[in-house]
Amino acid sequence: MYEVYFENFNQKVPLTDSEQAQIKSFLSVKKLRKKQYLLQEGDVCKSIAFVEKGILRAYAINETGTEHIIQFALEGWTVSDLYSFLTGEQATYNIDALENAELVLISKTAHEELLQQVPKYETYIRLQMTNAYIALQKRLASTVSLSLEERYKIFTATYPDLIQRVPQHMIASYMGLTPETLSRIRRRITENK
Amino acid sequence: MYEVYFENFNQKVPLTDSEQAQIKSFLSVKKLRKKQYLLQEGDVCKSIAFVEKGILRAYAINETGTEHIIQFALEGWTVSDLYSFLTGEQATYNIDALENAELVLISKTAHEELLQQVPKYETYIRLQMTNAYIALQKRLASTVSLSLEERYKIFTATYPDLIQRVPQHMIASYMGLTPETLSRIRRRITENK
DNA sequence: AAAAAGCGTTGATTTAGATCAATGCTTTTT
DNA sequence: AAAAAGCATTGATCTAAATCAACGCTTTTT
Repeated sequence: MYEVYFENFNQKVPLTDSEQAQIKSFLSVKKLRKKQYLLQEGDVCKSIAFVEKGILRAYAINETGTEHIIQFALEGWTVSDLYSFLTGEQATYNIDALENAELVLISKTAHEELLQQVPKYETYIRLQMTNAYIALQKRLASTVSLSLEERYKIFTATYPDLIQRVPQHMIASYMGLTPETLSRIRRRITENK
Repeated sequence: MYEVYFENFNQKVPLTDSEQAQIKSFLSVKKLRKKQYLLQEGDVCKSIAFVEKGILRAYAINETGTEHIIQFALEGWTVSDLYSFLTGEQATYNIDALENAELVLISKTAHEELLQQVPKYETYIRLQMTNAYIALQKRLASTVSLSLEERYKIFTATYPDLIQRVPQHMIASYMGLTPETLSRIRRRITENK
């Protein structure tokens, strides 16, 4: 149940068996069926979810009722409304499952206890946050300075799994485009080569 | 010279005098004149800069030669090409001073030593990365789901200092707009109230 | 097994923002 | 003190992407 989580953890910060057992005692697991919510806008985000299996997505809904996908999370990734999790404010987005999923959950109290008690947990979180920040920064930089063709090419190269497993109109939403526009971009790409 | 840095640090993680002295021994200061570079595309980013005074900006230049501002950093903020800093790869953007600036620099070795030797430094970095990630996520969410009017209003409310101290066409660049468009948005806002 | 919903594509039209161009004003350079 | 560069604004035009609409195809629901 915790295989992917600890594989990921050990890769970033190697753990002894006893440390691993200690950390495990703070975690719980959850299964989510396709289309089920992990979090709904307005709720307080009670835990960070690590994806063992499946795909989740975080999305916001604007005034006009349009969904905008903020983030995908597949195996080995983490998802939450971090701001809500840390502050206790209401979440501003929704998180649900695009495939049946298995999650490792870290509750707020577990997170805080682990930070206190297990120095390597803090290191793990630091590295995770750093990577997440860098990834987001790259995404932002590509949004602002590349053509749509380029952005889509980079996206497919970076996340080939998502292209396989997520419907195209959700990729469009993630990129801030309409499905029609993405369809046309794909055509332009295939035609020019 | 280190007042703002330690004020910021203590606010996140309170330090004893001796811890503070220990940390200080790893830091250095640097003054930068307006328009001087801290980092140029292609260089390796050798240090993280904490802004004591002044404003810096990070920006990328695309194929067609257009500048795109990725980030501003004013007093209390930190700036670097983090990816380059951590991996030793060439930087993909430029950082320069918009006003004469005073910086606290943390070199790569200093950073690594501090992470090893001073647990509170790791906590500080963890919190800093977390905040940076959340801020970036909010920025991205607002890009994707709000109107330009809304985004500009939020920007002015969030960073009133920047509006005062940074030319408008740079704000436009940061928002991914042309100066003309931002000018028209501002007019629309003032007319409708 | 039939009906409904979801998905990707294509075409026609509209529109928001970019681009091109010019002007007045302020700041910097010489 | 004069010249040049930088800046914000406005107007006219162009264009890339959104919107509106329709169609076949597949998957899900009933």
